[in-house]
Amino acid sequence: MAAVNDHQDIKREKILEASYQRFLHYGYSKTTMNEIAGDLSMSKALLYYYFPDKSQLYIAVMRKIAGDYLTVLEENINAFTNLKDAFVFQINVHHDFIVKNYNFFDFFRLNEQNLPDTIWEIVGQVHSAELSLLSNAVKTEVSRGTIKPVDNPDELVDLLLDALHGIRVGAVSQKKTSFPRKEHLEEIHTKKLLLIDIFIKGLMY
Amino acid sequence: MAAVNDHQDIKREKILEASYQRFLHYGYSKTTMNEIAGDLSMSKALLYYYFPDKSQLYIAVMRKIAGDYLTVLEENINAFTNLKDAFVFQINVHHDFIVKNYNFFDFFRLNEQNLPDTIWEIVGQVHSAELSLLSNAVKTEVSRGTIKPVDNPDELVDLLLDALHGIRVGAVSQKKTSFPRKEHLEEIHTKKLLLIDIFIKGLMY
DNA sequence: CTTTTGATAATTTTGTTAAAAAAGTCAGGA
DNA sequence: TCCTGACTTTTTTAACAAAATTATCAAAAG
Repeated sequence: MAAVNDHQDIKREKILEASYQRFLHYGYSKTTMNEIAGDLSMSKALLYYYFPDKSQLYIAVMRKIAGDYLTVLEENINAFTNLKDAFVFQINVHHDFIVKNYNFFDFFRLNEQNLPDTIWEIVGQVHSAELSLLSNAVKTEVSRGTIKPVDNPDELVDLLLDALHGIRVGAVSQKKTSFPRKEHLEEIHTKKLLLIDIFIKGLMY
Repeated sequence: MAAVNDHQDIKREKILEASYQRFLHYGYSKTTMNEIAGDLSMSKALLYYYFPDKSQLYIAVMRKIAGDYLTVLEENINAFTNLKDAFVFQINVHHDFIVKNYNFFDFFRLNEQNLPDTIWEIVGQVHSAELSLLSNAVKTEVSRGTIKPVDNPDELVDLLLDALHGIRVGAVSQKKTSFPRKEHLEEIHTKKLLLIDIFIKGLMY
């Protein structure tokens, strides 16, 4: 019984991996179930044995990479001895994640307003995980006594995340390019660091 | 000669006003030149006498409302005796502007990536005007001695504007609604105030 | 009983074309 | 110079067939 499930799980993993590569390189709408099946040398019907439909497959992949992302964050965020480094780490990891998976998220841009609820669930989960991690970092810093006590750490971190998102969006949209070029990456990064700097100073005594 | 130009200007103004109403209520693509002409009881051909084509007409309207927006800002931004109030004022005016003209900007959402250069010019002009106004406010505040000297006020204000933009976007996109509802307006406003508050504290001694 | 597939059904996308709507032009009138 | 009706050109829409893709299923394989 356990062996069977192991086998199933391995196969599911392989499907997820192949799907991820396709989605990443060609986007959601330009990858077909046939192609994914072909990559794995299996029949398309088998994909439907493991996943109910294409969007569910996509969502499963998304759940996986979101999990990986959070794992990196969770495993390292507590290693920093000051809040700023923790924030900077989060910025870097998040930014790398977005850049690396940019094409994967074309599904988002494509369906813009009416994404399936499951997607929003994942987004929400990631967000609250980030929130909780960074929120803890803030609390830790407060207990170190380097910044003033914070009424509502969650609200504060939420605010910061939104603001950082603005830096990304602003830098990209004003240059009227849909995707940040290498040169912008530096600019964005610099700006984010600057914001973090001011923000944290704003929290100090 | 002057009278003739006056007359022309008045007519152009009327056309701009009628066009604005149409664009505002029905968006760019669902407004026809015939309708605008009809509203003004003039022939469509006359519109083409005053404006080279539809997109130029749209751009002229945009230039006008952008000018009005900047005028409000310019005329009031110096009346405040502290930086925070100035920033808050900018937030409010900008937010009202976006909300009021939301439908007008469907042209942006529609053409997403490839907007005519002229549009970007206007956007750029508005942005640098805002930048310069707020930048001055920062300098004034520095000279008052309540905040630390700032290396590059423009860069700083640019950063803040991006961050504020993030608050707008974040609050809207995460609620998976394309347009802020009344309840969100308050939330966004509160968040912006909070950000401003921390940001300014971050600038203080 | 679980896993797999080929064949096939159902749905969505794409391409085509004709009609309708809208943009844009122009000769000429006031 | 300002304006118009009639006209041409371009764009959008609708309808529909063809093609591509998603999804199903009975039955084979292990």
